[in-house]
Amino acid sequence: MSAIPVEPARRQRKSAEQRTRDILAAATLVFARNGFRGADMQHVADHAGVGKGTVYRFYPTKEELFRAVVDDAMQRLTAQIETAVNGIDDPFEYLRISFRAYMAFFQANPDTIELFVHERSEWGTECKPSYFVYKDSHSDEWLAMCERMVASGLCRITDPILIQDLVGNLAYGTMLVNRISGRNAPLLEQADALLDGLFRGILRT
Amino acid sequence: MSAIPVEPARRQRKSAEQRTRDILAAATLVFARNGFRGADMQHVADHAGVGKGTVYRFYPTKEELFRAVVDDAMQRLTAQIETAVNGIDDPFEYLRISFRAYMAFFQANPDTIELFVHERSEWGTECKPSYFVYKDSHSDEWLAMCERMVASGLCRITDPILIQDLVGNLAYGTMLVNRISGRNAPLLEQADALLDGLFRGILRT
Amino acid sequence: MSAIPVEPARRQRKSAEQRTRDILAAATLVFARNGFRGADMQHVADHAGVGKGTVYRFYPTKEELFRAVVDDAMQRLTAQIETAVNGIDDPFEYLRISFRAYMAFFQANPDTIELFVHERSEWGTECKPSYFVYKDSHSDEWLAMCERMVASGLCRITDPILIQDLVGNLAYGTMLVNRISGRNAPLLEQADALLDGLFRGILRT
Amino acid sequence: MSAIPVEPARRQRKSAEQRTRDILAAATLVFARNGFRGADMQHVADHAGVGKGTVYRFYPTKEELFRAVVDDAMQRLTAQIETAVNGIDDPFEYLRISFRAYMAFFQANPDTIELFVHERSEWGTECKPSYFVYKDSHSDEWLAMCERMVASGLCRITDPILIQDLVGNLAYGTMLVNRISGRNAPLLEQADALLDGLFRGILRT
DNA sequence: CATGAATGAGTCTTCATTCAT
DNA sequence: GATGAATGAAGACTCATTCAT
Repeated sequence: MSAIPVEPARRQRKSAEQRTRDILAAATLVFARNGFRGADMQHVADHAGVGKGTVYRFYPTKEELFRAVVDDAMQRLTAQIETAVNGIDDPFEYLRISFRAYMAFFQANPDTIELFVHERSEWGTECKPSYFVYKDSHSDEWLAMCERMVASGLCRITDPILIQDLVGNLAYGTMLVNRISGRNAPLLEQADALLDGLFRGILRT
Repeated sequence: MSAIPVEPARRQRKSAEQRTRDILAAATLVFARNGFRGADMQHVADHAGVGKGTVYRFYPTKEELFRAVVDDAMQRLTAQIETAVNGIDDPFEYLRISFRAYMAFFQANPDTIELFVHERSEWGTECKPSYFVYKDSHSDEWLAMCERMVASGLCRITDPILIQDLVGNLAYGTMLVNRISGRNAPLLEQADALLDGLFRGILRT
Repeated sequence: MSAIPVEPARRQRKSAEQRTRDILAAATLVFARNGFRGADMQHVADHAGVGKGTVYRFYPTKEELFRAVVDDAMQRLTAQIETAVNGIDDPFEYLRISFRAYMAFFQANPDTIELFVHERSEWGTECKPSYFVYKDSHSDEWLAMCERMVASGLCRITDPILIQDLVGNLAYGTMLVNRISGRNAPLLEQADALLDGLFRGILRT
Repeated sequence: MSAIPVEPARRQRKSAEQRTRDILAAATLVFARNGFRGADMQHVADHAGVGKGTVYRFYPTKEELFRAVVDDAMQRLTAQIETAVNGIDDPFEYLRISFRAYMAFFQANPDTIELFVHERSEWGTECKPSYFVYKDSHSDEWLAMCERMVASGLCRITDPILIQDLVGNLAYGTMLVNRISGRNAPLLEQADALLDGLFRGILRT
């Protein structure tokens, strides 16, 4: 019944890229689960399989680590959507595919949603959450797409901003409701139905 | 030659209800601003104009105080919506009025939105946030309303659940986007336009 | 052989003055022994017989506590010298008594010397050590005393500043050498001999 | 199409003596500025232009490095004084020249003073500071010099130990006061005046 | 040998909660 | 009951030292 001395996990030397990936992945997990305040840097280090000092060598404060985690998530979201819509010209098709890619991303990366919530919770109105920073930075191209939809003459709604808001708010609301309400509905099918519902309207004309 | 004793903020004699209200109001403010973890019980006591011990007599832990704050907000939201729709029979009208009352509440009580975010941030998937507990508890009556809309024969969409989701997600998304993105648009007018857009659809038939 | 549960030292409530005294005394001890960096706030709390939080309630940072400790020592030094010279008019007598009181203080409070060393060690040239701040603030009255000595016509040295420097540097050097070199000579007797030596000169005329 | 490899600060090939000198010089600077605790071994390595591991090959611990730095300074002080008094026989002249060399050294090497302060601050009464170790080791020859002064019959003071103390304490005090009080007076001229003052006494006989 | 990436023990500070008055 | 002084557990961050390359 004597304690087995834990072999102190011989010191590893890995590439900076690998370390970055390990730490970012660990931090994403820990921050998503526990929030910014609730996360313990020691847990991040443990999950990443490194010492605490190593985490601090890459990200000098907890806050910078958190920001890096959120940025990383935003970049993956952006990349996934851009890959999906690559080469699509028709604005309606563009919108539908984006909407699906958006939902698919959050379906596959629910941690990201948690991060957004934590970010907002921690910094409140002091700084605009990354999600909205990104959204605003892409606002022009989205609006252009909406304008092309209106110009096609196929829309009953002629205010492109209203279209943008409808789609944007519905997407955001759907993504959150699905995650937070705990209903693990198949987001993709739902996405199509919701977007379709939005486009064709609830009321018979 | 006796010194005039400084009046030591004479121990207040207030009713328990008044104390409860004071503490709840103070806590709402402090929790909304700083989140659950970030809130300092001392600040709550200071804002409420009572000693810290008194706060603990009414709410034995920080967590219970937070829950009470959120419950209180949910009750006010519920009451406001119920008052608004009182006596309305037509389901379309009912929906429109609810939607407006919902937006009006959050417009007037943005702190409530912050509380919802903080609640989710702190407890994650461990417990369903109050907003969704309430929503689920009212799901039946909302669904019934959607069914009546479908039954009216006026809807293109015949799945009442889809209607419920569309409206619910759009409402939730709009409420959050308006608050978080920092656009302080007149929520009420926007509410009408959005709901109208949803009902009549984006596309010309 | 079962462990005796340590009675957790029932919570005390003392006057703020008493607490201040306890904490200051404990901090003087711990800082003198271990220096600023080397001192552990937990030790200070332990020595003062209070919780760590209590120390922080009185002195919000380690640095402020250290400054308070040094200030306290300077005030005691100042008070002791002023008491000793109270009512003395003759400048030579004034000087001799001050010199003795100065030595007596450091003899009785060697911790103070350590504090001075630590203060200088920690803050280097960033801020003038308290000892010299005090010294400068009293420079005028000391100089006046030296001028009166010169004016008496009894001095070979006619530059009052030189007299001031001689006495000041000798006092400072003697105080430190006695402490640091570890010679625990009877400082008082030595003080008289040294001052006498300085006044009457080493060389026969 | 091959990239030009960045020359990675080619591993230096220097003699051990050169490395020692570099490291010692760097450490003197860093320790003087920041104290023992405050000094960062990384900074020492950076200033010396070597890797941290190399510093540790020459001096296996921070403490040993510090001791080496102080020893080095003491040796330079000793050497400078000995060079200055070389060949001087007259004890009064010997004393005057030593006093000047002493002051000149600290004038030119104020870092040394800081090191003494830091050494005392860090080790307190645990070990006698190098300055006093040196002083004690030379005590005999200094005392002999004082005895020769007494024997010359020119001194009013007949206790050679008292003379030794007077000069020693005044020298030490003057050196420190000049450095610490921040007065950057020309130490050399002051040295002459002070020593002269000490020898001829303040009082007219 | 030289390097610097990796480690983790050590400390200041905060704040929820308790309890003497 | 009401108060706020007292407590101590918890956690971010630093840096001397080690050791894989």
